Amino acid sequence: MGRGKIEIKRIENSANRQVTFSKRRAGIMKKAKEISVLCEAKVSLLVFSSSGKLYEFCSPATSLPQILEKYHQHSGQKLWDAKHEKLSAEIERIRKENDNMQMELRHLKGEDLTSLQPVELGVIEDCLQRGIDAIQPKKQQQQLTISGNVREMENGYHEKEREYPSQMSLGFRVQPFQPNLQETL
Amino acid sequence: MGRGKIEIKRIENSANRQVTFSKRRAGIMKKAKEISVLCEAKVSLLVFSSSGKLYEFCSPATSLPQILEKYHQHSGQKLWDAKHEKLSAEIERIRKENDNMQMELRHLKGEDLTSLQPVELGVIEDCLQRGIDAIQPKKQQQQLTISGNVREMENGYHEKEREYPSQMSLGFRVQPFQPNLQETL
DNA sequence: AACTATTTATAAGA
DNA sequence: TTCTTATAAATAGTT
Repeated sequence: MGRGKIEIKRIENSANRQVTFSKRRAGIMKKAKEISVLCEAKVSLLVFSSSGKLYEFCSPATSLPQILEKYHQHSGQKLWDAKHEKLSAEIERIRKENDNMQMELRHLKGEDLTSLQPVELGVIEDCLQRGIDAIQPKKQQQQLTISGNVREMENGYHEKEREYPSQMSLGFRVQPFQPNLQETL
Repeated sequence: MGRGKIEIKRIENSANRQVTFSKRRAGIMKKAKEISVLCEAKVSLLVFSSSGKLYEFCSPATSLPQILEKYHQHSGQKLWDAKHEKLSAEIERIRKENDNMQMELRHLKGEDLTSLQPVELGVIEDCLQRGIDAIQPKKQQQQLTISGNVREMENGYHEKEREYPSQMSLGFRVQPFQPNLQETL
C-alpha cells in the first residue's frame, strides 16, 4: 500500500528503514487499539526498534502483568516458574500439606469415609478415642476450677461465644478451637 | 476499509464481532510479522479473544521471555516485584490455613489442650464423639462385607496399601495409617 | 468461506 | 521529520 509494492524483507537503506518503522509502528498500534475496542479483545503489543527503544500498546484496563497472567495460564506457567521456582515449589508443597491435613480432618470428623478400608477406620477410631481420653481429665480438672470461681469463667464464656460465628466460614474447622485466632489473620 | 466506514466502538452483534475479530486478528498478525522483517524490529503481539483464547506473534528469535527481559529493562523491577508479592502473599495465606488445621488436628488428637477453655473442650469432645459415631456403622457394614468375601477384600486392601505413599508423604497425617510410610520417604 | 466496493495504510516523492 | 498522493492492502458488508 503505497506508491509501489514492496517485498517483505529487510529494508537495507537505513534512513528508509527508520521511516518505514515509524509509519508502520503507528499503523500497527492503531490496529491494536481498534481490534481491542471493536472486538473486546485484550491486546498486548510490544515493539522494540532495532536500537532497542520500546513502544507498547496494552488494551485499556489490561496491564502487562494481567497479560502475563493470561499468558501463563496458556503457556503453563513455565516462564514464571523459571524465575521463581523456589516460591512456586513452596506453594506447591504447602498446598499438598494442606490437602492432606484437610482430608485427615474430614476423616476424623467422620466424613469421606466410604473410600477407607476397615484397618484405616480402626486407626481413625482409635485416634478419636485417644482424643476423648485425653480430653476427659482436662475437663474434669477445669470443672473444679469453675466451681471455685463461677463468675469469672462465665464472663469468659460469653465473650468467647460471641466471637465464634466469624470463625465458622471455612467449614472444615472444628469449632471453636481458637476464638481469638481470627483477629490475628 | 470495507464496504462502509465503521465507527471504532464495540461491535454489538456477536456474530459480526467474531468475524471482524478473525479478520483483523489475521491482519494485525501479518503487520506484526512485516514490521519485524522490514525494520528488524522485535515484536511481541498477544491477542486474547473475549473468550480468552490466545493468539500470539513473536518475532523470530524473540521468545516472550526475551521480550519480557527487555520490557523489564525498560520498566524496572516493578512487574516482577508485583508478581513476587502476590506469590509471597499466597504462601503466607496458605501457611496460616495450614497452621490452623495443624492446631485443630492436635486438639482432635488430644494434644495442646492446656490452653483451652471448658467450652472448647466440650466442643472438641462432641466432635470426636460424632466422628466415632460416624465410623461405627461403616465398620460394621464393612465387617459384613469381609465375612462375605474375605479374599476379595484382602486383595483390595493390599492394593490400596501400595497406593498410599504418594499421598502420605508429609508426616503430619494421623499415624499410623500407613505402616509403610517410612520406607517411602 | 469467497467476493468486491470502499476505506485505510503507506511507499515514494517533495 | 512532515505532508502529499498514488497505490497497495485490509476489510465491511454481502453472497
